[in-house]
Amino acid sequence: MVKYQDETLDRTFAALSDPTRRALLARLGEADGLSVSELAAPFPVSLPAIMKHLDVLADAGLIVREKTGRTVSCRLTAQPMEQAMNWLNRYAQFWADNLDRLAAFVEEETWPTQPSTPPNDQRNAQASRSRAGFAHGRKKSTPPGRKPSS
Amino acid sequence: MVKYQDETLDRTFAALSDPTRRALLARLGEADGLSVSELAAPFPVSLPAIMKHLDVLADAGLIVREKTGRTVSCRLTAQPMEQAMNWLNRYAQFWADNLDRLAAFVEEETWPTQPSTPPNDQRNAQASRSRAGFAHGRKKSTPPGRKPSS
DNA sequence: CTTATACTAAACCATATGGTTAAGTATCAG
DNA sequence: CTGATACTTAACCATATGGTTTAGTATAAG
Repeated sequence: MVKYQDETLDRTFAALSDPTRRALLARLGEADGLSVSELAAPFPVSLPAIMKHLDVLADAGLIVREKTGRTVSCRLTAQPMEQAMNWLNRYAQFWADNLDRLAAFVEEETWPTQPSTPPNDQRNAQASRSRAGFAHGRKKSTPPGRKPSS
Repeated sequence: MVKYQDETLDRTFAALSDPTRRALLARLGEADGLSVSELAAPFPVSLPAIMKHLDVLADAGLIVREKTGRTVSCRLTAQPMEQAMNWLNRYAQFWADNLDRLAAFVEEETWPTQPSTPPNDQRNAQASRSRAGFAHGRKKSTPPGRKPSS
């Protein structure tokens, strides 16, 4: 029961450790539901390579793919991220001692660059909408409509 | 300039993708400055294996090692985590649309289990001190005095 | 000096990762 | 039916990862 979560965390972090995969997620963040080939277009690697990355992302539960006709569209999912977040959050506490700079850092907007750089696609510095907080003003106002988890 | 950060992010996430390494960080979180052998003790793998893990962690900048006599003590560092946090935070925004459950989740305390499970050490369900938030009420004002459980 | 302790280094191994090219399969267009 | 499009599978390759055992080196203790 705990083991499963652990493995999910493994796969989540592992999936995030590749820049191409982070870039894929980034693209989906900008435009969810892109097809595999649309998704692959900006990258300098072969389609099969992208396919494998998508496999990894799907395996980690970070995306889902659904086929419609001959095209497959990919959408983001977030459950695994919660766990990753939680893990990091937990350690933020430990480290807050030595550097409460961390809290400030995240609280502010200190993003010198974009989160990921699609290998060729160099049109950057656009998505930095900053506002790093994700748990700021809004509380748990809207009860999660899906997957009550509690 | 961006590239370096990117690679740091790679290494950070990659380092976090292994349960043994997360457990090592967890132990350092509980008791910073442990020696290599103290650190290795609870694990069922050989010392050299742990050494390699420590290499990875050090390489990712998550820990530093300093030798005193014949013992080497390891301490946590956090800069890389900031980036990882930032990255995740960034995507929390994207996803907040579909599920602002995420925000609630992190805001609340929803930690069913501890973040990492040292392979042998199976005493679970204890560390859930909850309070997942690290960017709550406090701005960059109050320097958190260890585990700001307020 | 000798020995135990604490760590490091080296050589090796199995499997995973990230990529390739080439050859499918399935659907849509003409 | 024919062919293009969209994706998938297969086979292969180089390198990385996570582990092992064995053999060091350096410092502390006896």
